[in-house]
Amino acid sequence: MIKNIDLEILDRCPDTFVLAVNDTMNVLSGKWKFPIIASLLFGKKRFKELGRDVTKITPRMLSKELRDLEMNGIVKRTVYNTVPVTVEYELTASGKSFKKVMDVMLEWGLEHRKITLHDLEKSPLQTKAS
Amino acid sequence: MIKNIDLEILDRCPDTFVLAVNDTMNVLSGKWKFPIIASLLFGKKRFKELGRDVTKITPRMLSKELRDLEMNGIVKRTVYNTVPVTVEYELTASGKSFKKVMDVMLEWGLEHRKITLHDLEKSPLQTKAS
DNA sequence: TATATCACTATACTTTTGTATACCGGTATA
DNA sequence: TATACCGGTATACAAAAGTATAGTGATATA
Repeated sequence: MIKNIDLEILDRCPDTFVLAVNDTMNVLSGKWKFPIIASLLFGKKRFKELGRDVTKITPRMLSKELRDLEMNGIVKRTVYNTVPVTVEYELTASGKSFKKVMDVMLEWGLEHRKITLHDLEKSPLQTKAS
Repeated sequence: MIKNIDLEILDRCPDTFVLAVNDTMNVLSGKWKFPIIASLLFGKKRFKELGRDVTKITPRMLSKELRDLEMNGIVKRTVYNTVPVTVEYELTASGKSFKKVMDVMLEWGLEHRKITLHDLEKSPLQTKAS
């Protein structure tokens, strides 16, 4: 139960909290990190495999997002000494544990859709134009 | 344990899941929505109050983000018939329940910092330049 | 009379994020 | 010989997100 100490600590060291939340936001930021992590939850993948799995992503973005995730300690990149090289991406322990964040996001989203669409009974929620 | 039904359902209706997660992402997208919601968790606020609470935000962004949050059913806007007008913003039920998402984000972030900084024992995690 | 507050909006701009397209050297397959 | 795969990078551009600054009309305070 972190809940109970929340406010108590928040008064004393909000900086720690802000940094922690920023870390989480960095993992979620942008259009592609969520689907990439989701794909890697099914196991280690190679670059092109990810590219096929995460539909519509360009190699440029995939490369960049993987670099970000690696820098943030979410993904581990391993290069094998084959010819040509084999590169494998997999989630770190932290990356795997991020699933619990994704789970509540999904859970809340489903709940929210049910409640809100029923409540407002009108146009769909705001979405990005495709 | 959502875990067990996850994959089963994922195979059948992934669209629902994608939409739900998108909703959650919309609530988190951008620089300001998290702090705005966090502020509103302490109770209803007026426009300028929020502006003071959420440091460094410009009225333009505050206005825009509040409109987004309202459209997404997170915030309720009430105009009172005073002169000059009084406008109050408060979280909807969905908005309040969003706290559980924020809680795991915080929790995961703290955990991740502990593990990762200890693990890598090097430069800090990637952060935006100020 | 001058200044401040309320809840914003308008305009112009910069920065960040994402896309499109082509390309690299080396290897395996047809 | 031609093509495709591997794991990306280079360049140029478009779109989205965010900032800076000023201003609105009415009312209350000094």
